[in-house]
Amino acid sequence: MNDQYEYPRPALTVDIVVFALDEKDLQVMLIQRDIDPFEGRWALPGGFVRVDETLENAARRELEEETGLKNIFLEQLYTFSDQDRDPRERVITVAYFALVNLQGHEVKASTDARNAAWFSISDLPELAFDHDQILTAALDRLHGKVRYQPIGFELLPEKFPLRSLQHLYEVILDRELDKRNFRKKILSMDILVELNEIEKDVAHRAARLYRFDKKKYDRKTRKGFNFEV
Amino acid sequence: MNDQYEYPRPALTVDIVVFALDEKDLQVMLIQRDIDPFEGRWALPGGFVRVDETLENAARRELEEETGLKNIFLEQLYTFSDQDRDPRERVITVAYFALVNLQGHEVKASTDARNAAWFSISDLPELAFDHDQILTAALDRLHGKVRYQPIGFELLPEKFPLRSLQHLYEVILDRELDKRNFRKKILSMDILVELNEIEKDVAHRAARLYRFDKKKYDRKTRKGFNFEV
DNA sequence: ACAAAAGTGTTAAATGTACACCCATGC
DNA sequence: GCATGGGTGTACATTTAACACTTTTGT
Repeated sequence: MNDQYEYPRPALTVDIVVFALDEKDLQVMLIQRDIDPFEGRWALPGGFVRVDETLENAARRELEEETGLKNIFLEQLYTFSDQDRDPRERVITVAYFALVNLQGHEVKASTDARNAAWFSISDLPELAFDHDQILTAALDRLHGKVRYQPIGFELLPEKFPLRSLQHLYEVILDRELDKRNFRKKILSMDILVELNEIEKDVAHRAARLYRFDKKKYDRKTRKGFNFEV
Repeated sequence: MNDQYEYPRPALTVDIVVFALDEKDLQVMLIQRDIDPFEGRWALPGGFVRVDETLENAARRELEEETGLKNIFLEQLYTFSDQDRDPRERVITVAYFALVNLQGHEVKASTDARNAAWFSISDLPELAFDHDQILTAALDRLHGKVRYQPIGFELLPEKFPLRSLQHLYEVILDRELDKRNFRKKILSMDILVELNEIEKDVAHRAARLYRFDKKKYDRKTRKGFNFEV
């Protein structure tokens, strides 16, 4: 191994792709840059990693500073290292992928004179740096993972009707699912708790609410159970 | 985003987990360290990233310098950033995961007065740094991916009997597979080419050889085909 | 002729898929 | 009473799982 002092070091940042779900569509959180390069352009939340924090801590710190979001589902996505991805100098970025439920987390409208806002996946502005590439990688990960890991629940409030869960998969997988088959499959997994509560303020018969039982899921997983939608 | 010059930068390395398969077991390539820290201890091949190369290039360069391996299957695994993973100073490492077939790639026995050698997964020495953790992550990735992506072929020579392919899955998934069902399933995918060649120098009936047809696989994948063992 | 591994089909069980109507509620 | 979505079962097709013997070849 070569001695580390021989070489200049690339700069290191984190960027976070935060997804949420509204009635229609997948949403991504973007912030508007207030400094060069790409001043005024929309970008993923993120920033430079300090020498005394882990990458995950850096991601959580930047997210909270820039958007107010905290205590959310976060996992590492990929590290991007193209030579010219930042016009200033060599910057390597570790991208994270986050899921949040819109109801539970209010986003501060503006921080540090910078705007943070949700954008629908199907109506995005042009992004700064290579952030479109990072976003694409995050979408691929979401598509690939949502069917085999119970991460979809992170996009819903704690209590939800089965209809919302089905809608979530329909939006993310971009195909319609059969209502009866979907319910049969999900309920037969035996990882949801049926609550004695129903939806409120709907203009029709109110649906029963369910909760994801993480403990039960973990127990079953240890015994060989595999989640699959 | 904060200005990057405010903060000292962590050092950045790459480490590579190279897997191969022999008749019995999965193997990993390790090198014996010739400098402190952990002098004499076995470690994953890797080293510091230069400011003018991508991470993947750094990984390929280090691999070739330290083990002689080149042109092999390589994909990014995960970036490790625990504060105390290197006793000298803050070092963040981007781990890569590689697959190679033993027959096709001779490893130079020793480079830079350093030993490189294959170790069986079930008989590993104590490793330097947090390399056992990185190795575990690589094994998890291999387990998780081998069933859904045709990466197993990277561990075999170009031409192989079905028996070898089955053996590969049995070793990696750590369970026995039914010979008839396995053949039926693999052949029904229609991604192998049956060659007019048979094994040589075996002390029993020689098996027919097959080749993975990547082009056909890619074509089928674009049309919605999903590989699964 | 024997040892060793190659190669091959059928059946039963489990899972997935397609499909339509009545029910409860709010307005 | 009507509009809206909630909730439910069955039949058929497909996929998976279990299982044993004959063939080929080298020694």
